[in-house]
Amino acid sequence: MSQDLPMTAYALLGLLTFGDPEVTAYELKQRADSTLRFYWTSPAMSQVYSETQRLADLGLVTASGEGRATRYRIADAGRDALRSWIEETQVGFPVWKHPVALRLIIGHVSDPARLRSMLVDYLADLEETRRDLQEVRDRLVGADAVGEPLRYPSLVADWGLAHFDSERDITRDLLVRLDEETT
Amino acid sequence: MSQDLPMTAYALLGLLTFGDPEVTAYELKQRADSTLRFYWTSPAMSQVYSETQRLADLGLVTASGEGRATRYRIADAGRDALRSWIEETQVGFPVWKHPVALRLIIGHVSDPARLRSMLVDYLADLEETRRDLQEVRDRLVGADAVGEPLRYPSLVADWGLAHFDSERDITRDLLVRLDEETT
DNA sequence: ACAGCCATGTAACTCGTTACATGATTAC
DNA sequence: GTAATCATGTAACGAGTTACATGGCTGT
Repeated sequence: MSQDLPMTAYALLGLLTFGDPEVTAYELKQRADSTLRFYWTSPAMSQVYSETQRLADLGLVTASGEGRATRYRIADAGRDALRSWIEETQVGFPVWKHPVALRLIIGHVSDPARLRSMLVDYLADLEETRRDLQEVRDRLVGADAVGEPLRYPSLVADWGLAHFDSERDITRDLLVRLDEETT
Repeated sequence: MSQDLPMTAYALLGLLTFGDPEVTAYELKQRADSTLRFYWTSPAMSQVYSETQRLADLGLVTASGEGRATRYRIADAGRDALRSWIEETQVGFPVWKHPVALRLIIGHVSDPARLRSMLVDYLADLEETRRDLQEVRDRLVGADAVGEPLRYPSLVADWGLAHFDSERDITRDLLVRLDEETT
């Protein structure tokens, strides 16, 4: 039962459990961009194509080739695979790749002005991304009552918003400390 | 000048600018495990071997094969590459892969008890990782005065600690909300 | 009709991993 | 002296990317 698929495969299966049950790879990529990207990497378009094909080969989704594009729908076997993935596999600790922190660590080979502008830019990016997520979250309002499937995306969106807020606070604080030190 | 290397290469170059200037691949991996892993992925041992070799081929580090193992030291060209990487390349937004959030999003295909225990486990992992980072940070005390190279790792460690604290708070809050809903 | 974008794929390639092979060092 | 661990690599593989090719759709 525990077919060992890449995480992205499960992520895509998960996306297929929401909303219109029959979607093209393109639409699936859009779903990934609007939600998945905040907690995972949104897969490249090409990977969505190849991964959906694999899922179809394994019988975890059914492919129907009516129009020009293939449309996918999650199969019962897919739901089973998803459930057992959630319940049986080990969860693991979050990994992040933080290019700002990575550069700041070796701040001594750079100069304070560069570090400062890097953090300022990061603050702007943070704000923008937070706005995007807020929009996503706003669109869930009304469909996210307790018991609804979208309840959970809504909870996770709140999580993400809080995370971005915290990250903003920390970064601001860091800027203050840097400024104090260089004067 | 802007040789396009994988991020990991720059990360390793960065690690070579601290402490004992001449290290083996093994020791470099240890440095990565103790600091890098909190803000980036710590590369696999094998990748450290291959990446250091590439850096040597490019002349960014010098390899000296005295003992059994090859020892590496950052070269002037390496410092230049590192500097120009920090100052010229685009920084990009942090990416994280959050297996807990990913599973929670599709909470509707699981059951509340499983979700709950997943979050509880996550809290424990968070605490442990935070402890590890605190240890690393403690070891910096004394060598992290303003102006010292280790000043920046110290700042970034504080950043990480604050991040873990925030993540803990959010997760606790999430647990409360989940419990409220299921009763 | 044609310029530009939307959409569907395929191919080549790289990063980074796990698995494997092997040699040195230490503990008992 | 032998088991366990530390250390140094190599090889095979896989996930995920960018680049490429192509077809349909839309506005003017």
